[in-house]
Amino acid sequence: MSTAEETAGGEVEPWDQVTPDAARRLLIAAVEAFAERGYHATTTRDIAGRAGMSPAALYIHYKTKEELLHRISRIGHDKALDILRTAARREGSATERLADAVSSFVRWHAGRRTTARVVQYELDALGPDARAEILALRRQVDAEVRGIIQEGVASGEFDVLDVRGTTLAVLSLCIDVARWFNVNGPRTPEEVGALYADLVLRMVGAG
Amino acid sequence: MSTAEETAGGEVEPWDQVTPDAARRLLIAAVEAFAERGYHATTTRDIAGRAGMSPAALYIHYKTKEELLHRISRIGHDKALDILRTAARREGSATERLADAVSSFVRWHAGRRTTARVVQYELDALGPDARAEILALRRQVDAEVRGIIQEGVASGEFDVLDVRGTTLAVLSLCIDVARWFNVNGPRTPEEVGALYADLVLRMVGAG
DNA sequence: GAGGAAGCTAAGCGCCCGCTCACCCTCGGC
DNA sequence: GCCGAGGGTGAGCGGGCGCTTAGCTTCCTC
Repeated sequence: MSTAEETAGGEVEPWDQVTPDAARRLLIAAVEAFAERGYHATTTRDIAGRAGMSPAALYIHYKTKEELLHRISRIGHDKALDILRTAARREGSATERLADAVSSFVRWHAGRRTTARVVQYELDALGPDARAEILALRRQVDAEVRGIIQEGVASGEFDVLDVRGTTLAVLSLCIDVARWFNVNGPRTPEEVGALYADLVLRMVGAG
Repeated sequence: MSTAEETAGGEVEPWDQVTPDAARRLLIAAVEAFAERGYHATTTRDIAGRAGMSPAALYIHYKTKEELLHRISRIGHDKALDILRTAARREGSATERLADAVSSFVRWHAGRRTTARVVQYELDALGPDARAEILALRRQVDAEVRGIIQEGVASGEFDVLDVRGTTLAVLSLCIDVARWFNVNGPRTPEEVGALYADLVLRMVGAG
């Protein structure tokens, strides 16, 4: 529920806010396991094992396996929203802010691929209440990007017919990076971020 | 293994090629279940139940649950490749062919969303051999789109710096439609296809 | 109308799942 | 030096999983 952000940058591991130490280790183990195999294919024994603990230890810190996913999803969405808000609210033209938003959002999806994969693709495994909470955050994510595009259209920087549809496409493009990005592949997160920022500016008819 | 295509159009339900009738009903039931809940969260009892049969009936037609996914994935990828090939090999400029490829590929991902979702997002659940077979098809899909973009660059229609990266982004954009498209949402598959064709032409600097 | 393949079911096997419980350390406070 | 709280374990429960098996029906063939 806390949205506190200690530093202005974005390079803090978001798991640092989780205490005690054992709970954090379990959470990180769960992120890795969920990202590799998917939520349903991951066993609580696997998560506990990765954290160097017995299966029962998990239930001291979390009520259920689903609570782990919920916590991960919440922290990840908070971080994603924070990245976009930072880009949207800096000074500069809509063009600059959209490029910044896309490149930093993409860098996060590529560089923190394991986390992003869980956050973006395991939503369906959450129960109704948790899913509703996360979906509200996603609407804020959408609004943030739509805001920049709308301002660019208003200022005449952008040429966009369907603002909602284009927003959807831009976010979709960024999010899908978590599906295909390969850490051992030929591109760095920075390179993909720069490429995507250029592609998105073309999509909105900037420059 | 057969790649025969009876009609020139693209409106045949691809499951029609599956016989006998009971095997097809099971396959369709599996597609629906996998799309709704994911492969690992789907039980063989659920699949059989949707097809109106007992759990054991599944194993008369398929050796394992994984074989069902393999068959679905194979048929789906054959269909996707067929759609792109048809667009790539028609007559017309690179601009026309790319727009055609994107709009028909997107229409399929939106209109046959259940199938596309399984095909695109449950790949990890396949064993090594089946996955390798499907990945080979995906490389062909990539090559088909890359070919059109390359021809557009050669003819001077397109202005693209990174052909491979742009190809990846175009395909990623289309594929992700299967994740977010909502049948009860405000857009028809045709509308999304048209919007996306326009966005992709902008991405490659056409027109 | 006997024989046999094909298609299906009821019952259930063996396994592993999420999760619990009884118990055991470790360590700060008095 | 005893106590209680917090963090941990080994063993295991109840249940649902993927899959198998024995046996039944249907229907085609001659």
